[in-house]
Amino acid sequence: MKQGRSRDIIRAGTTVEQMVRAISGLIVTGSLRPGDKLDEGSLAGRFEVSRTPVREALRQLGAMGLVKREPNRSAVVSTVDENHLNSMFEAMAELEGICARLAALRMTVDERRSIEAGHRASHRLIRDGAEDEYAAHNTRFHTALYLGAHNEHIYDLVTQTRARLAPFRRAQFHLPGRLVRSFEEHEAIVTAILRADAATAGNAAYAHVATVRTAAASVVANPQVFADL
Amino acid sequence: MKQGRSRDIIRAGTTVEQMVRAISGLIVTGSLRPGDKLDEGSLAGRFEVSRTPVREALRQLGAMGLVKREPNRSAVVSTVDENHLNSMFEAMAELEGICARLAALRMTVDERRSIEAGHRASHRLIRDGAEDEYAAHNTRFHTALYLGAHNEHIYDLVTQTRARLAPFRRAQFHLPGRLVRSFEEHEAIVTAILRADAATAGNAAYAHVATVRTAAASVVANPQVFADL
DNA sequence: GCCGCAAAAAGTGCATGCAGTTTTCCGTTT
DNA sequence: AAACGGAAAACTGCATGCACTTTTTGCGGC
Repeated sequence: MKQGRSRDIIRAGTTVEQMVRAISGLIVTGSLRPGDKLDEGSLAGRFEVSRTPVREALRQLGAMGLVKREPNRSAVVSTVDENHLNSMFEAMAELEGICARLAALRMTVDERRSIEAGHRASHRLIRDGAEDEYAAHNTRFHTALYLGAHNEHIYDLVTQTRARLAPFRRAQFHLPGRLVRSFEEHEAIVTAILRADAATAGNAAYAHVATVRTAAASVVANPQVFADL
Repeated sequence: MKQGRSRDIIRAGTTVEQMVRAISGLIVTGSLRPGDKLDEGSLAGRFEVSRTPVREALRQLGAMGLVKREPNRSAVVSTVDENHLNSMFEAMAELEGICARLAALRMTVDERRSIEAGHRASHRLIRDGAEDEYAAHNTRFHTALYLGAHNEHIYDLVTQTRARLAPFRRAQFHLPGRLVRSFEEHEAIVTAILRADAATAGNAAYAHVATVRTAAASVVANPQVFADL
């Protein structure tokens, strides 16, 4: 394989996989913004591969919903209108609620210990106002929640939804009071889970997303609000 | 486009789209069964196209979860172990519950009228024991439910889940009493929706899937039980 | 007979080329 | 100056070819 020179960076898997990672990386980090055109030739040149793996990557990203493809025209980073954005938030809230509910019932002792420890540790980040670190913690927290539901398929669905919201949730936590609020909401979820109180955990998680969603609604035009998923 | 001869059948869209439809058709209808290898060359020959569009189609089907791909080896129709199957059923139940709940709140007058009319009409199919026709009705019924939730993203998720279950729900409704049971459960859902009773509708839809799931559990080894989704 | 193992066969991964389509650019007309 | 039209440029869609990997095959050793 790899006839010409190789762009070893990100070394792992096939060229197509690298392209999928690379391109979705550009999208998720915001280097490419919704609506931007994805020209196969340019991408191929940029990563020093032929158009073939780029095409396959775009096809896959299309199936995942990150980009939109139409016959004979360039792929485009998916845009979402307000309606669709709302529908994704609503779906996210439902899914998070389900995960929290199931997690409250199914998490192992280790998992409970782990999510609690992580949550406690994040308190320090709040006080220090370490936004970036808190964002990283936040990602881990929610991932733990999704895994805690012990349902492979739901994990896939929620992860996928999360990925599609990713382009829209850059640069947050900068809103005043956001961190503290987030921590408190996490607290409610964790407490309920530790108590194995499924209903409360589910409602708290639903409300957690709903909070963000409400905030988002007030910033409709410039949808850059929601990191806290 | 299309340099050589053309396989016009299914005429529509690009060659890749045709391949996606064709291959997923083979999977959903059972011509290809879970675990079967999908050889690019053979498929290309069979449909008289080059390997390129076949590869892209397989890539897309992989992203959709219908087939599994690993580097340097043939794509394979996705198998699901018992765990994963259960997780998909559980997810389906949750999603159907959500859809029914939202549909009870959001369906337009026309939508309510339409789903009720369809349901009423299906009564005749029960009496006649028209299994195939009832299966078709059943698909429409559930689709109407999903659309009635008026949430684009949830529609995507549930449709996708449904597609992944498709290979496993061939040839059902043949179980004795299945049709009647299904009809009764639909009835409960419809009634609640017409009353705009969200909680009841949600529970009924959840239970509807749970019923099928239970039936499935008793047939673990040969997972050919669940048409009623 | 069966295990190992090397060579052949089959199959995937990617690059390249060309046909067809869309987009861009520019001169012409109104 | 804006609107139109058409040719050139840019780009997508697919076929084909070759390198590399996996699978199969066939044969000698045990």
